[in-house]
Amino acid sequence: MDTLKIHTQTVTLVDQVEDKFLNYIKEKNLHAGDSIPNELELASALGVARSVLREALSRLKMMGMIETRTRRGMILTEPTILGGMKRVIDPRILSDDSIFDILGFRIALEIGICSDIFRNITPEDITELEEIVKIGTVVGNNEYAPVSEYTFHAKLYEITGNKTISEFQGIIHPIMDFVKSKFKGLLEPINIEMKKKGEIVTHTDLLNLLKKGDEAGFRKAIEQHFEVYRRFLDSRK
Amino acid sequence: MDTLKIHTQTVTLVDQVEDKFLNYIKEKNLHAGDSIPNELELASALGVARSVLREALSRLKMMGMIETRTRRGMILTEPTILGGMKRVIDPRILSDDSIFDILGFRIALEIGICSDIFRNITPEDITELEEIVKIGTVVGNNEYAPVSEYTFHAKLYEITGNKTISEFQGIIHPIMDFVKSKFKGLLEPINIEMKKKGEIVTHTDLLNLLKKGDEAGFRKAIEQHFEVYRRFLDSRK
DNA sequence: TTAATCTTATTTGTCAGACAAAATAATGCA
DNA sequence: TGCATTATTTTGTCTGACAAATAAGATTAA
Repeated sequence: MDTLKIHTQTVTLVDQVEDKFLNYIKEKNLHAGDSIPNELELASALGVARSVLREALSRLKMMGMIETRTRRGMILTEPTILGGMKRVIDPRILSDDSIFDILGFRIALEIGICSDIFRNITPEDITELEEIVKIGTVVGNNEYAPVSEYTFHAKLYEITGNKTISEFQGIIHPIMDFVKSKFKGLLEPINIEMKKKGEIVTHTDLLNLLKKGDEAGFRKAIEQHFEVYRRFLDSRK
Repeated sequence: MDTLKIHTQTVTLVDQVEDKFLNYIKEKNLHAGDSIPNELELASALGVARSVLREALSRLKMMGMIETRTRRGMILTEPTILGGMKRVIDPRILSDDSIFDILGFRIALEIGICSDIFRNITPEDITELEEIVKIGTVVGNNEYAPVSEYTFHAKLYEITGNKTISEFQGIIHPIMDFVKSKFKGLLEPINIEMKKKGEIVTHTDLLNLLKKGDEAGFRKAIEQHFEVYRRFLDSRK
């Protein structure tokens, strides 16, 4: 009956040390800026070799939780929540399913920030968006020049004032480009179809709604702006 | 003039190896399931000691990108996009600012998934939600018993059919609990005030709107459901 | 011939020790 | 006291070793 273990989850010493260390700082109530014992002390306190400890610490360094300087020892730093994500968010690494999930995630988030945008937007933001739209040339069916496409949406995220949301958009962006180019053949017919029916929502349309202060209209427009991806995602199920 | 470097961004060998390895699998177009050379080969190919290579690989193992079994070598696995996040999402590790960002992130996302919910919801989902609401006892001002609170919202995320979104909610949840308990003194007055004015939206209210198929009403209600946190976040700026 | 068992070889996981480089602390000198 | 030099500490990197697990091959039994 002990053949139930599915994944032979061999918990290595490194895994345990990583866990123990995280518990250690939680229990000791240590925060960013606090210094922690040097490697030799930590290793002997945990009863492991320095190499094992270093493998565990290496993980936390990747997450931006630890900063080291020679001789000055190690100090805790505020981890970047999305730091790990940055490494693996790459179309060449992820499966299509994951990519579609991320696409859906991003669309939902951008719809969800509408009320934040209207709560925080300033006249300066509007003029900045006007500049961005002015520069942005439409290069195809519902397709903007890449730079403008990115800056327009990045600006929307920025208006929320939420750094994590902004960072998320930055990390996710390559995925959007990838989907656009890889599935161009599938997206274009949808765009053309929508254009024929006059269903396309441009950045200019969005900006006008922002200027008018029409939150409900803006939200509907944003949803419509992503409608091509919605239909694409639905077609992939 | 070369004192401009702010962060003494000492790029260690481990950092470089991590980068090189990621580029390696991208260029070779390797995917989950593919096997990769053993440690000795990789180390010598990269011109570094095994310990350095292992520190880099350890990071990728944490992200779920690599799985190892003795003698069978290493194989690539589909990374869990949020795997790294899981480690650091802890109120005892993050600063208040980060926590508030995450709170805002979560609220935006839940508002954003409204259309996904209405697109995918089934009668079975409705009955399941009814069960959850039935079990959930209101324990205070706009406060549900923790289990019901969690399962109700988790179910909403699940309905989207987007695994990444669901996983995100699971990871974020401890933050919600933390905010509720740590800032109880600030949240309760807002809740009482809202209750007095009849502005509270309960899970039952949300469920009824779902049953009616009233998407616009549901979205408004969800926003209202989170209004207490909105006001709280605004008060912290 | 086939099945079960034993042996071998390979690969990861862990340990120990060493040295270089960098940066701080301590010391000596003007 | 202020500056230059030296010593010391700590991380970063390398080398080499062995244990444990297990796949593959060899051997034996039915």
